[in-house]
Amino acid sequence: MSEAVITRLSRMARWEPDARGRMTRAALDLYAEQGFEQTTTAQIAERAGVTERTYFRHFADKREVLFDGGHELEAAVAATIAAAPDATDPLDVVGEAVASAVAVLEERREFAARRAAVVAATPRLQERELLKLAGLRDAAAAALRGRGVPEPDASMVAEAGVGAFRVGFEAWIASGQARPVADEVRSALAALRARARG
Amino acid sequence: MSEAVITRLSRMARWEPDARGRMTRAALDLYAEQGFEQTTTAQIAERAGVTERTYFRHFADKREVLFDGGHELEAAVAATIAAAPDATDPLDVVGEAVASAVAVLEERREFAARRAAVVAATPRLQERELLKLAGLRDAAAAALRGRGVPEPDASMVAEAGVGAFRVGFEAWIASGQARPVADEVRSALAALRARARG
DNA sequence: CCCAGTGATGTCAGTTGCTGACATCACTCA
DNA sequence: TGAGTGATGTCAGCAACTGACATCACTGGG
Repeated sequence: MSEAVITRLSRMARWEPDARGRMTRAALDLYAEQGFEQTTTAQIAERAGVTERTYFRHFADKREVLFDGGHELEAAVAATIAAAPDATDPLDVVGEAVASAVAVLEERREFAARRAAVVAATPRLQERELLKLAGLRDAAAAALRGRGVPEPDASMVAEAGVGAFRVGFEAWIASGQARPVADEVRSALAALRARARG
Repeated sequence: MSEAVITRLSRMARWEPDARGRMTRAALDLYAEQGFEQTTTAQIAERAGVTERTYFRHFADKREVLFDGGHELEAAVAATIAAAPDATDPLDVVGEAVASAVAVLEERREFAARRAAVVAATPRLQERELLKLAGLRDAAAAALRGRGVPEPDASMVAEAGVGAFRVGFEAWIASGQARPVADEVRSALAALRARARG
């Protein structure tokens, strides 16, 4: 290979736009094709046209590439909870905040479904997902306390809300996205309400 | 060092009883002393008087050493749920199963508290703990379905029960183990019940 | 009493995830 | 046009794991 070609290729690779997006797509594709454990970060970097070092500058570890933007979700839910009218039932506040947040996944149906399949097949990715959900749960609980809900009520209502998020999302995926996600979430929470009346 | 001494030492190290227990104590001590990330598996093995390879024969990874016996807990909860009298309220079934399971921690108060502190300070250990709780949740949901509870009710009731487990345990630790853990768990679940009545 | 079998351990080499230090490149703006 | 800035590349190195093979302690039958 001539030096000119090498120079040209390296220039393209260096500043091609959307390196993050390329890495995310490369990772999801590779994880789906050959499994998470069988994929190396070097492979992801190569397919995205960057070096391994660049990958680790964008993402903390091999898993984090599938969990970008989790912080925005958390902030959105907390803000929605905080902005709800006073005297609204806390369980409804959390339920609606979660339902509206999960609805944004509807715009990326295909991506969300592929990602969910990979996560479901990989314990180490489930761990990370659970940690993100725990962050969401803590943010929700803090927002509820900010509304005057005491403990342990705030924590338990937050647990229920995030639980509905998870159960509703899984039902949405399992059903081939038949009903809107938000409805699945509301159904899950309604079921708990009914059971809690015992 | 003479060859005789080497032989004697290696004999002691090789078959000294309770290698697992020694490794667990060594790991918890080191994690508490200098932090999880600053501790190497080689240090744990050395303090326990074994090689690193032996450590990895007993525990799948650096974290698993603090999560031994999680499977027994899971099985106990599932069995208790399955054995509950028919027609008992599902939320009560899960709540009591979890309350009785968590009570065994009372026998190891000190260990439980030290372990909880280390986990609370280490995101990577929290991930593993959340994965174990997810396993408990799934086992509880499956046991409920075995009792005829349909979805999404079974999953949501299981979420609530495991949520009460977590919230109750945290309250128990935070309060310096003032009240029995089981009572903390029951209080958490009662709070959710009250809030669900809206 | 000995010896083959079994299971736990030790040794060693190798891969992969991840990090720090430093150089290089494309683009910006004075 | 040249210094500054931010993203990238290069390289060396540590720590978490894993597979293959040797070795040791204990067991049971002969």
